[in-house]
Amino acid sequence: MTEPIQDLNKLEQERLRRLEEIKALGVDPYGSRFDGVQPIGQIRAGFKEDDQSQRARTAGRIVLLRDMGRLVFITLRDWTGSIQVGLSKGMLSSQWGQAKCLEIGDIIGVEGTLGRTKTGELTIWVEDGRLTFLSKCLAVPPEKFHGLVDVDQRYRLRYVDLWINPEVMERFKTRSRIISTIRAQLEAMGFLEVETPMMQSQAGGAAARPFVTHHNSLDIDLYLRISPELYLKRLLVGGMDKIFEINRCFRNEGLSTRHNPEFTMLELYQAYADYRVMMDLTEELITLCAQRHASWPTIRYGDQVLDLTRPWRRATYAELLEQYGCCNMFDIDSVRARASQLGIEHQGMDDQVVINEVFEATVEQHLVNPTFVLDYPAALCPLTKRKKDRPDLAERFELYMAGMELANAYTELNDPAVQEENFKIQLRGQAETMARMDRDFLTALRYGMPPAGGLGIGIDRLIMILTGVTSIRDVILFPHLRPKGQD
RNA sequence: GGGAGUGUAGCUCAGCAGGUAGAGCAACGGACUUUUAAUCCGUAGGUCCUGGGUUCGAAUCCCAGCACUCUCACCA
Repeated sequence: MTEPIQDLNKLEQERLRRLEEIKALGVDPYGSRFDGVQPIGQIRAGFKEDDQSQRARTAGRIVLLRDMGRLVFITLRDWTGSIQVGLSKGMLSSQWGQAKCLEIGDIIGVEGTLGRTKTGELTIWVEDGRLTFLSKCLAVPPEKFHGLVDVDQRYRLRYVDLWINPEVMERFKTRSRIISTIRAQLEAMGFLEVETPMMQSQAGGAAARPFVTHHNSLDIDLYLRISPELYLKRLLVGGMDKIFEINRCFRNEGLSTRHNPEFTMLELYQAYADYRVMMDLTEELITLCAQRHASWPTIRYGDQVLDLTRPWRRATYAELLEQYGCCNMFDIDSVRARASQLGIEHQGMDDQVVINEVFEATVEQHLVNPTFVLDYPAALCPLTKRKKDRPDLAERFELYMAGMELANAYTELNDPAVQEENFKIQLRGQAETMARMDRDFLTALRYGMPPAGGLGIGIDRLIMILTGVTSIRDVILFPHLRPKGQD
């Protein structure tokens, strides 16, 4: 939606007037190819104090401008840093008119000698003919000191947020680097990256409401995936022994500082492994990311301090329920009594669901330092292999950090008969179930799936912790927002 | 969906025992060749979120709505 021209306020009209001035000087305000751009961070790093002959050529956005009559100082910023640019009437004789047209927000290219001013500021002194307009900024930029503060505006105008607030740029660069590290590490370990369907005829592998879409020529509804799990397991059947996928999942649930309707998930599967192998792998992978891209071994997170020193705590579901929930998972009366105390409405709710309600209400918040919670009540885990000696427990762990669920892993269930039975069990008291009958998946299992360990890591949440932000919207470039200004 | 809070100039915010709006930055005009949130002098800029109500009079009080933030619930 383009802004109607008559709605332009005075400030925008001033900028439009400036655009005309630039054009009147015979200069294209929107520039063209500009070769030989040196990243500003690189210019700063490469500067030698005793060498007077250094030059620099770069491009970026004007974020500050100090006009002193016949001398103009500009702070130019690109995605690697900021540098001062000096424009003097004496040096820029033929381009001085252009120099006086510059405004905060404009994108320019400059070239000239590199030196320090008497106050010690590294400065590119632009030479005549070396000032290039690359793009005029017509919209009015935010205030230079406080910047863009309004949270809603920051998300809606993320492109402004990125250049106004350098820490935002830095955070998203860190996000990409963390994902690169994970990818490189998994590949070094022999994993192969694959892509499985985002549109599925059945949404399985997790317990969540899906988004529905429609395929016109087939005239069928399709679901945006809530998890890639059941397809990745089909690949295990096909003989792809170590695979991973880093991509989007979609869940049609409420929004919060920890939930975005589309989020990025790492899922990986390793044939012939189990959940203990996954536990070691998780600890190694996250430790590596923290060492390379965050402060390690301690991370400040909100008002908490997380200690990532290895080995991480490993405790069973039952132990934790006893320690923090003060009830015995194997004595359902004690659990229900606790549920009543906590004000949980548990009549007509299956035992396992009540246990989980109490767990979530009492245990999760205490799991600040990384903690592996293992051996879940089997009925809560229809896709997981049972413990050999304890069929009521499933070989599953979840990793918690900062009271937040970060990873989930199983020894994968590969017995088609048990899987079929599990798909039929519907627990009372659950809004959504993980157990949706999937005939096609059962067929795959009947061909034989190797025993395997499987792991899912919520990438957005991992990045929240590693970059120390408490809202998932701060690690997603364009978080979900209510559409605005549409008629 | 429940609770709490916020909505005033382009941006960041004041103003609220009811008397029809203020600062800083940005903008415009002027001065200034070493500033760096440049400085100095001057000018202009508002549907006080929207709609009702109370009142002689509402940015301010009341009601409803909209948007956003936090929080609880949902997301086992």
